[in-house]
Amino acid sequence: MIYIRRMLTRSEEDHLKAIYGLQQAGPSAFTKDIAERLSTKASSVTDMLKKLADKGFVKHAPYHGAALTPKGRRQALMLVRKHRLWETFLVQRLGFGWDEVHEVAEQLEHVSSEKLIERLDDYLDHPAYDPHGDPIPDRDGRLPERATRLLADCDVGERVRFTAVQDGSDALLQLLDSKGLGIGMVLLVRGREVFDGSLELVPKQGPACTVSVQVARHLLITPVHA
Amino acid sequence: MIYIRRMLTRSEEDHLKAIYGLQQAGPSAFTKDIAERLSTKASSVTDMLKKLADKGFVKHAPYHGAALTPKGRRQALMLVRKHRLWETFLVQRLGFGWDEVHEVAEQLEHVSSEKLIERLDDYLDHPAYDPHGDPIPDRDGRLPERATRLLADCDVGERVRFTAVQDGSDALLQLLDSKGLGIGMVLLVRGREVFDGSLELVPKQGPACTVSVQVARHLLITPVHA
DNA sequence: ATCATTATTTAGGCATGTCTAAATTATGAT
DNA sequence: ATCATAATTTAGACATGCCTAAATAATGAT
Repeated sequence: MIYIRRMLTRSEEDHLKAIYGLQQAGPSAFTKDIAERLSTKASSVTDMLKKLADKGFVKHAPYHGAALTPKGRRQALMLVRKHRLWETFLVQRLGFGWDEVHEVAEQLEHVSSEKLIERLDDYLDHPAYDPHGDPIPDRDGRLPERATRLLADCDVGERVRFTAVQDGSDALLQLLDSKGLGIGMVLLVRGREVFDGSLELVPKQGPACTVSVQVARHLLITPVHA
Repeated sequence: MIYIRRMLTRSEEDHLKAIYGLQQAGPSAFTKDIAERLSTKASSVTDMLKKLADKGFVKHAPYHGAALTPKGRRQALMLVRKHRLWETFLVQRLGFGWDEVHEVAEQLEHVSSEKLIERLDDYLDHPAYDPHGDPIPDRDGRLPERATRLLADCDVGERVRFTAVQDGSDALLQLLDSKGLGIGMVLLVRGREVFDGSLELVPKQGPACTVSVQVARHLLITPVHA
């Protein structure tokens, strides 16, 4: 039995990723939502869904949306992996801002080389989260635990890793920058102001700072066991 | 007057680069040679030449080959720049071997982001030569002086930069690796064996070594003034 | 249950980039 | 100068991925 590795086109990859993204919110992805994500028309999406279904990446229930097959999900996770690793590279190594990387990563993720992506992963020290705090699947498609707790709900004395920003406006991102807070940092919750509940934080490296409850409600964390 | 930046397709870019490559050897590039480089057919190349001529990148003299216009050359130089910078990145940062990078760089060079390529150039410290010793155009398309002198012709006491390998077989590349010699290294020619003319070399960093005349005749260098 | 509305699919068309086969042009040997 | 040969271009076809417009299916309000 010979398996021919069939290269996916850029457009096919884009569709898989869009479906994956939409399935984070629900069990299946609807044609019009896919079309909107990709800035195309619904009829074009239908065509592509048929093709992807033929190739076994997608289960297409006409008029009722599409869902990834296990094979399709694997493919999508690899794309997400590539996208987020490149974003990490752009920010951590090339000094891009959080907000400048998406478009470029969108192109880089379609470069196809197993070796390249594994070397990049090594070079970046196997990051678990990208610069936006989104989890990076490992080479087998496993996702690290997603952050679900809010910094605002932490107790004094807890040690946590700041892993994501929820609904972050540019203003919020800039505020965090100005306080020296960045994704991936380990923080000790040193204290809590009685009057307004604001939190006193001590980063593992860098100066201590204070954030308001309003801000802390946008910051997702995972506990650090150590 | 509004200039619309017209994005080139991947195929258009490939053709420009092929023509550029062939023009290194002669004044114009012939249809069949372009076709051979790109693994397509001559008729496909003709179509593309007409298109590129319409867009002003190429001067096409039917039956007599094609030549880049200044605009086409600028475009081609930027592609060469991207290709060689990515090759440098793959080898110097990700630990790829000299011989493994071409195909991947071929994909990466088509990623379009002015900022990306300038940041990459900064990150790599503005290398003048890629891992094969080929010159990297700067952001304005200027090429560093190409190495023309052979190490074999150097005098004792000269300080030179090893910039390229001419007609390098895999065996030769491996021999160089084993002696710790790599593209870009600055070498002092410390001595010369009277009996067989072999050269004693002292790298700026790393252990001294000796290479035979046969080997030295394949190594291109540029003088280092310092 | 019907119907207006919305989502989706189908049908048919178009641009791109490739191909094969046929026609045309250039070239070098005689 | 002619002609066989090689290179090139032209003509016509096809797959891909997109579009618009029309037909069809699902949905929710009445």
